[in-house]
Amino acid sequence: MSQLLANLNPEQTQAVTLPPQHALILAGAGSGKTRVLTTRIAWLVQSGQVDAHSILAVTFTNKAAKEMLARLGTMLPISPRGLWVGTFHGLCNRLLRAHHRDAGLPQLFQILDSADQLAAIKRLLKTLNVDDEKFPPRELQHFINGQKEAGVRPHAVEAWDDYTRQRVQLYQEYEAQCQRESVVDFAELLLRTYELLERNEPIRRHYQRRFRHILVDEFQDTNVLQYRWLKLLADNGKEGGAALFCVGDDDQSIYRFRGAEVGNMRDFEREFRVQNVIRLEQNYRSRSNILDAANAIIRHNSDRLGKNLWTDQGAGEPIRVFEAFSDGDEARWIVEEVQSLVRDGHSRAEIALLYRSNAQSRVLEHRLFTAGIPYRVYGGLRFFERQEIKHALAYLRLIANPDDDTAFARVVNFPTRGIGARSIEVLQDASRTWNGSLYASVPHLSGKAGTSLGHFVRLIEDLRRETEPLALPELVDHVLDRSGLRDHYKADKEGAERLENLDELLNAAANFLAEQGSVPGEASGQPSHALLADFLAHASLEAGDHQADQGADAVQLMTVHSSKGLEFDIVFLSGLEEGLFPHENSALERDGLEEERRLMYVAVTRARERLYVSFAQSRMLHGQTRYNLRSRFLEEIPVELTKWLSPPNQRTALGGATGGGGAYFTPSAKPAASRESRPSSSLPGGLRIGQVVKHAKFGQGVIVAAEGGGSDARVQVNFGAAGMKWLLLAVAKLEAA
DNA sequence: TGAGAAGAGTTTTTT
DNA sequence: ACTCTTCTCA
Repeated sequence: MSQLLANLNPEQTQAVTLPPQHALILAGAGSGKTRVLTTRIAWLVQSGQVDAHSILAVTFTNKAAKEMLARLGTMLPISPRGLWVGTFHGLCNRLLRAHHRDAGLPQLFQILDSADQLAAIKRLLKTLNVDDEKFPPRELQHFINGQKEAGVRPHAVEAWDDYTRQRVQLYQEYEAQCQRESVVDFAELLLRTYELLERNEPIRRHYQRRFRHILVDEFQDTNVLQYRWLKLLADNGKEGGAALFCVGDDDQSIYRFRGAEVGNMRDFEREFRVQNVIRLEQNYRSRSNILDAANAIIRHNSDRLGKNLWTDQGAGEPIRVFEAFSDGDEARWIVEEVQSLVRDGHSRAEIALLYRSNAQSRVLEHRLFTAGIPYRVYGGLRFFERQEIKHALAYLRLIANPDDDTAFARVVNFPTRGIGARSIEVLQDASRTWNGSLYASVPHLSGKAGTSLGHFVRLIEDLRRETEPLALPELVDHVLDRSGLRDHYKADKEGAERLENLDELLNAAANFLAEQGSVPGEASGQPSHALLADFLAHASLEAGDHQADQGADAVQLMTVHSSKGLEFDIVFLSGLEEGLFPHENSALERDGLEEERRLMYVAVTRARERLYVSFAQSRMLHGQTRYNLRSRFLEEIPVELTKWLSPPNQRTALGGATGGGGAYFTPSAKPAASRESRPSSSLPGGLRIGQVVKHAKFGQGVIVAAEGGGSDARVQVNFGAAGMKWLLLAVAKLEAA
């Protein structure tokens, strides 16, 4: 017991040992949040207060759930297997499988990932003959998910205009299609579970009594429905309900665009009359120069719950600032710096290159590649999202559930077996007429389409029969052969990597079997097709790692968003420019700038020892050279914490969008790197593209483009926060700044 | 059926 | 500029 609490600071200890009451832990970056969460669980169990099975711990990502289980494994004498630790979606999946009948689902329901969902929506629009120009599938997907995440079913949507009414109609049709096909999307997992608990009193009471403690990680990222879900399980905070222990950081709330509702923190505090609000402000990660910069930046936000990070580990090095001529120039400098760091003995894996948007990785990758430096880019396709894996999974899904039309449509003609678009249309008509799935409608067809489709149905039936006695990995192996997928990729001269991935799928199946098999009483002895359904759910819920070779010592490249939760000795933060970071689109959103600033806060607090920030005077974006002002966030870092690395003659005198910013040098030499892209002839008044100018009303800006001549001469100026403007030179009074 | 043209979209992302 | 999707035609 005392061992558990050793090395915790007073606030951490207080949080871990709170009585069974609701609590809100405001855990700053690097303050030991995961440690507090896991130690709290271990302490509750070890002090004999509750049974391990009475604890529910919820995370957002599988990674976080796994990490928590792993840590608990080392802290508790019991196996953490039986604990209810998982993601919102994983736990909902578990509940829905257990109570599938009460939830109105078949036991072997399938889970649609986002791509599957989009395909299902496209198919729906086609079936209903809806113009997908008027109802773009992506937009409709967003609408449907938005409603579900707010807990709103079609009948409850408030639709005041025709367009919305039509979308609601499609939402309803989509639900019907999912139900017909026995598939459930991500948002549905949560909503269906919520409704199950809400409507079924015995089940609700059962879980309300069972869970005495509910712990939530990254609480600032919960959406409306997830909070309602928690409230329901905790019996709305009533006497006798579970104690809700929520850990989060409002300053690191960066997912509003996908529905996260940081207001849940305030609501929780109010609605549950939370008496225990504990701030974890001591940071164990970064030097104080870095923390001071982060604190200074985030102070510009209003509406915070309030926190100030500190450390006793010393000031460390200044924050290094570099101004480049162009994006290419910036990348070249970063790579040179990385090379010299590696020469000095720093490990590449401890160096991270962060950027606001994925498009920025290109230049960096190019330079790294040329320099022969190993690197790893986060993001992009994950294992279970790859084309060949999706194809294989579609066959498996048809075995588990032939009514899965999404899977059917995906592989009915892959590998090609002479089933063209015409046959599919005929089949879709039949499925409407007979009100059945595509698979079930095949016997109603005659003629050529009926013959070829009949062959396909027979293939699936054969597969189901042949795989019945097989163990999971052998089952997958058999399907890969019999479906023709293996042969197809063998014949493809670029299919070698895809073949490897298919083999990797076999490994995944074997691993899954091994893991499930070791849980006593759960999967062992299950018929192979039931285990197959579990494996498919696993594939949807946990799409796998983004990239392999994690062991390699490689420089880490990722967006600021994906860097959340990670830390590195050395961090390069590039592209600190108005329009890029903060992103221009954020100006259109309510409180968009504050979210961008939180993103900046997340970026800065990733660094342990050294932080580099850089920006470029010009940057290639969407095929055009843009001239950006440097980011206001740079201005928000106190100058005394910084050290400028670019030579004075390379710098512009911009005061950023917010003006101010003192000790900078005047511009002189014009950038060499971006010279090609600008016209050599100068504009009237000695102005040039890329020139910094001042306007009486809009303030400082950069000339981005020019048009016309003489009295018609116009220039486009990027004023940063004030926007992009076309100005007639004869009218606007522009001064060189 | 597959290759090549044409067109659209291009902030951030987990489940 | 580049990528991904859809269309068109042999």
